[in-house]
Amino acid sequence: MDTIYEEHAKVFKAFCDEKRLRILELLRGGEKCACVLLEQLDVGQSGLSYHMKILVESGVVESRQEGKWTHYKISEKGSAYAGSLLKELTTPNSVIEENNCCKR
Amino acid sequence: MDTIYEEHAKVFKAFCDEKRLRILELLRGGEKCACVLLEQLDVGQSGLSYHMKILVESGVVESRQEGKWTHYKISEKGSAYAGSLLKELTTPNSVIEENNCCKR
DNA sequence: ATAACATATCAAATAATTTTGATACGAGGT
DNA sequence: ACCTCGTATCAAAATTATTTGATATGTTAT
Repeated sequence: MDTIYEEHAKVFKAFCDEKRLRILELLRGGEKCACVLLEQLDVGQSGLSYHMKILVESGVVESRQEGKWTHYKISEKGSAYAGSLLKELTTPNSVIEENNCCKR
Repeated sequence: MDTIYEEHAKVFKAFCDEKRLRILELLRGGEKCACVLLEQLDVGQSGLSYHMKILVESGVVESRQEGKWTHYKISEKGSAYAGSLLKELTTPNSVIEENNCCKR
């Protein structure tokens, strides 16, 4: 389908997977580096990297490089955007349409 | 993994798929019956049914039977729940944890 | 009761996502 | 420069989600 839907879907991919929800839960406790996440979760190193990429691409998580370590934290801005997008996607349009169907 | 994560993931599945985002967009214009959705979307009848089930199970959409027709609309309550859940999942915990890692 | 219709469910095929292991890349230390 | 360590990327395998077509279920009309 079209590209705006893909863009929007990408944001919510962050919340669609159990592993990623678990990661977000850990990040709610503050910034963490990958090695810490790795030891708390039941994932391999490349698996973690895969999920972190999806989280960062959703905008909900941001990463920071420090030497050889990568630190991750929840992005306030990204989360706020996800929240407002969700609201937008579920709020009625101003236009009142006629449901011209299913006359019995 | 555990079951609370599954529950939460299920809510956001509604927003993770392009077709479902398209359906939600149509529903923003007001309640629609399946036949109307069917003619506006590029999906088969069983495909629509599949997506509607996921939407209803997420709580974001509610359905109403009227004779042989099924009508769908965005659930205010379900949407509000999704919104508050999103906020919860991205809000820092009260506990300030020590990031005891990566000392150089 | 039978027929026509709207939607749901099922099973199989297809496509997308996730996991896994191997390898590559970049940073720091020696 | 070389080695080690942390993370990213790749490709293949495994798993899960989606699509498709056939059939089932329930409702209304005849």
